[in-house]
Amino acid sequence: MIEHVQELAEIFRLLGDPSRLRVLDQCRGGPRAVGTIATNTGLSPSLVSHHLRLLRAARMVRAERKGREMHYALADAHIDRVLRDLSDHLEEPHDEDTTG
Amino acid sequence: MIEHVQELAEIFRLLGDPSRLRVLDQCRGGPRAVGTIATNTGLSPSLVSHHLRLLRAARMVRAERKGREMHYALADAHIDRVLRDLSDHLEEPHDEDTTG
DNA sequence: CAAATATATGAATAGATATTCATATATTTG
DNA sequence: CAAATATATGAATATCTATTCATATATTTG
Repeated sequence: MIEHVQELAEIFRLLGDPSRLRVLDQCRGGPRAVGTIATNTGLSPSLVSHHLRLLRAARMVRAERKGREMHYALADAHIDRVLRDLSDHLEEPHDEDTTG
Repeated sequence: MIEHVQELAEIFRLLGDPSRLRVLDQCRGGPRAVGTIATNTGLSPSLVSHHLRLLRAARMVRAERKGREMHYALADAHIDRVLRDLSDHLEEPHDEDTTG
């Protein structure tokens, strides 16, 4: 893994913003238009577009034009799996910290 | 997933820094002392400690004292799985972007 | 207790980044 | 082509964050 730290961190950094994470989440159920994502998330179209640009540059989403709309979807299944793994993590019971 | 966006993003944000990711990577093979991690990563003990503090606050690592050393290890297997999923992602062949 | 070693913490700061606003670039339709 | 709709882009900025340096807090040992 050490070999990929830079790229890995880059991807995680992109996942690390709540707004952008919501945008990405919207791309999970198949291609969605920018405007639709904006509406569903309550973010401005401009901001959604900015975020999608970054996600796309990192190959985390794919874009395809449909008429005058741009539709974005997850690039592959790995991201989806990552999201689910961490959701599990959050639901897991955790001990109190007794070491401090 | 939407329910956990805030917490999810928080975890991803912590994974999104190369130095911190290296620190976390060091915690994968069982408990390791701060000084060891500093040596192995080339980061200052102070910086390693700062990063571990954040990782610990997010319950991503656990600490236990061993003599005068503090040993840190991954808190659970989910993080490890996340790291591996994304490593796969990076190794996957990708098409050229034909939509732009 | 004092000295030495290992971590932790706090303040300061240089650099990054999310968001907004204004504007530009497609695409469709008349 | 002009108007309307959907995205994209660039600049500006307020906020955040990684890193460093100085200092404090354990823990062991003499």
